[in-house]
Amino acid sequence: MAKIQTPQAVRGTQDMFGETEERFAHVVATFERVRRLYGFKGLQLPVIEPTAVFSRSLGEATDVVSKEMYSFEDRGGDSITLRPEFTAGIARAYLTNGWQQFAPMKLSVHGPLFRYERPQKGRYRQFHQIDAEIIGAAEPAADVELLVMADQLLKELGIHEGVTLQLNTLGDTPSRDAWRAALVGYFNEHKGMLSEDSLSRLEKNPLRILDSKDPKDRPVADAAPVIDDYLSGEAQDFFGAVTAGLDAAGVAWTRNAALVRGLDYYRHTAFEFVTDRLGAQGTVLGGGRYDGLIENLGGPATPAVGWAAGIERLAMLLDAPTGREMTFAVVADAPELDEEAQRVANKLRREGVPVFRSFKTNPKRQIESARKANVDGLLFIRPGQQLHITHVQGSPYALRDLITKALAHVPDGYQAASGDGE
RNA sequence: GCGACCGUAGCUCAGUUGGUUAGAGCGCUGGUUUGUGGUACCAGAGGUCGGGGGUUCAAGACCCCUCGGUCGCCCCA
Repeated sequence: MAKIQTPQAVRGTQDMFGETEERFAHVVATFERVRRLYGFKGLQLPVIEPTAVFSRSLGEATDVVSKEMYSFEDRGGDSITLRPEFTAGIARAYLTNGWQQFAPMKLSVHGPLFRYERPQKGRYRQFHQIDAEIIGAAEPAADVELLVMADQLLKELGIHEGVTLQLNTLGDTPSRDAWRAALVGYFNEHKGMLSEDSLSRLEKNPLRILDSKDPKDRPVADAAPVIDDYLSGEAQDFFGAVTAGLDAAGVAWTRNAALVRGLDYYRHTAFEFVTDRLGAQGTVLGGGRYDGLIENLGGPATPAVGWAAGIERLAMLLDAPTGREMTFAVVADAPELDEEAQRVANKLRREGVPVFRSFKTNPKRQIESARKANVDGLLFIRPGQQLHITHVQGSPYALRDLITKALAHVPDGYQAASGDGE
């Protein structure tokens, strides 16, 4: 018989367990709590969408669409894509379900996204995001609310230290187009001073040259035309209202005139919460206004704003591993007491008390596995319906509370013997 | 798509300038021992050294390819 080759996990995917999983779950739980505080409704969406959902909204020329999507033909011959981001799918759902009737709508989602990229720190092929969107609100107050919520989320996660909000405006469509034309003209005049990467960006996404990391590009990029000179009156007013709202809410921000977003659909507000603690991945949460997107999907002109944050990135920034629930094990002090111990354990669990039980029958082995399971205390079942409590680790005070609560639920007839372990 | 470093038992790693039957700790299994209980000790299982090809009398160690991992570029959350 040939040896069976164990299949490997797909590149760029993760099997999360232990502390990694706890951190991940903590981020999601915190997001779920905070988004409710702001009245954002939950949403569950398909992981697969027609390819057109993304190619039309993100822009054919973007890296995401042109070379990073997991697209395939299904058995019926339709082109299907594993979602590389949330916004486009949300916009599609908004249109196909006729949610215009609920506008303005505040929505939140979280789940896996897929992008075929080279894995590295904070970047995976299957990664996860939390996402919040407001669809159908053209007012700057919507942008402000999203940013205030993001700010509170980061604070509640305890990672706002060292994370700064960078803010910019891309202007309305006429402003953006005029600025873009000026940039292209300017960069073409200085082609000779640009890096190779930036020359190709000039063709595909000239705005990107502005935040190039290549030192060669910096002098040219730093002297490039600035959006402020091309902003219409309305665009200026809009941006002013957003910054005023943030100031009123006490959210710290800094202007970064070179901040542009990677996807084509953004207008007006663009923002990123950035950190230097994630290696090459500086952005922890990013988003902006995308008033043109829904039209690109064949819908009516609909204003919208939103942001997304990488759960893995947030999880890596959490400092202390999240606390765990205190627990103890019920141990049979002799093999023949095992059934008795099981009865007590089951009673406690039905009353909502978390209890560890070993699968072994040997008392010594039971203690060993209980310690391995990281319990805080041991509750021994002894002949004559006697109970004995031993403290293993953690706060003895908290353990006493836990045991007291547990004893209130123990089957009738049991007596606790004195003894506090060590 | 490009670049750098890395890939030895379940885990963390040793393995001298290529040379006899590939090692340790932890973990796992079994046993002995132990103060009402995180002990110590003994034994055992477990590796075709990521995979394939090549150089050599001889390769885990050298070369090539390939697959993974890590980090960076690009891009992005």
